[in-house]
Amino acid sequence: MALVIYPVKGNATGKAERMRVSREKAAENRERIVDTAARLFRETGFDGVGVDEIMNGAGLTHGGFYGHFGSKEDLAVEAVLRALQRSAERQGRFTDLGDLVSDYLSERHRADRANGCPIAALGADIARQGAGIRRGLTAHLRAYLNRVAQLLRGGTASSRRKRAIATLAGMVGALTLARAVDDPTLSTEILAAARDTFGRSAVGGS
Amino acid sequence: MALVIYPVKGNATGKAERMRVSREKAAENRERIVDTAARLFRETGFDGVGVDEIMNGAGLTHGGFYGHFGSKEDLAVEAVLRALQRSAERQGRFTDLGDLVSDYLSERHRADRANGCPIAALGADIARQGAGIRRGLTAHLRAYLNRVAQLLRGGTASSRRKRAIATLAGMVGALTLARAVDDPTLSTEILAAARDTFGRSAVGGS
DNA sequence: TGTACATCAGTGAACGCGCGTTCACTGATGTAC
DNA sequence: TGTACATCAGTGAACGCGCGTTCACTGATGTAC
Repeated sequence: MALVIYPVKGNATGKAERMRVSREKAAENRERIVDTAARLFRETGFDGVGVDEIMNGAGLTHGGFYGHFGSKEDLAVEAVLRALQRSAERQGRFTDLGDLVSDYLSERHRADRANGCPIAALGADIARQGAGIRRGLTAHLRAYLNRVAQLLRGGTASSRRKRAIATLAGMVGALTLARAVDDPTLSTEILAAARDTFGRSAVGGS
Repeated sequence: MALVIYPVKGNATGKAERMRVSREKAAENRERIVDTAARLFRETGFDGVGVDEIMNGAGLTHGGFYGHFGSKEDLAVEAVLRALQRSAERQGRFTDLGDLVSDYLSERHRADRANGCPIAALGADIARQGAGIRRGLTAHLRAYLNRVAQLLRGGTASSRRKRAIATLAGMVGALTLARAVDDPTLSTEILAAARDTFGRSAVGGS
């Protein structure tokens, strides 16, 4: 319904009105479903959005869902992996730790849960999810830690790794707190303090 | 049913079997419902547990729920506030920042979501909840920040506040990551690195 | 290249279960005398 | 202190809605010739 501007031709029995798109289109539709789910899940959580809403968001109707996925849970796995990948792509563009941290702890990111870091958006939920999601997240996190360790300066490799962990934890925690808090002033203060602390290579500089 | 060891006397129509406890007992029951909900919500999320399960966990049946609370949402507010309070009580016992951080980032805490920090257990969910929960969390967080700032040594008051924010963010983030990750070794490494980094007053020491 | 038929992506109705919520009922507690 | 009655905490059945999933059907796409 969402994409149809003029009433499509119906029939007397109210049966299906538009169907059998090309394989190419079908593949595009599948991608769109995953992208839509990746956004909606981050926005309202796994239980906060239904198959119907996801399909509508992708410009389709709910009935076609099981032609693409075995279950909502299966889609959730793909959607989180997709979100992690997009998140990694964005962060991969930065060559300076301060820039990366500033972007992560920006007010834009705080406001845009739907397109932001899935760990901060779904964090506690992910820990309760099935093996597929957690495995993917673990792999992503390892890569992420390596990347942050690369951007850190000074100290031994083991010190850089430790600081990379602390930095990442600080980023995820600060964004979570900034979003949970009621008061915009406090929220902004949290972001600023964390940017300042974790944006330098100085964290836990031992 | 849970608390009845021997079959209680029933009647031919299968109607209610045990009822009208004293007011004192009723007040105790209400407390028990809140405590049970506080545990179960942290364990499986707001949507992961039903009114029925909560009431059974408190040794009652679901029908009596609405004599105590207006809705499941109302209970959620009370349960989170209760969890925040218990969490604050536990942390209030520490007079040394390192001890507080070590306790928060312990493997015990990682395993025991049900009785642990509600921010780490429900973090992202809380940001999506109603005003009541978020207001309570904000007040709790302010108090918590003051407490951590007190335990920090050195620097100006403004520096201590900034470090308190970074420390808290690091704690919440590290626990969230340690729980989300699939690999026990990595999880333990995260906890250890964060303990080491945030357990000293050195974080972002500027 | 054109034609006949098979395939199958998508539709919309329907199913069924879980869960939040309501309700009639019970009988011990609490109260009035 | 004892008795009669009212109150009301808790019970278990039932309601109703939302949502994940299934299914018969459609007709354009894809394929065989």
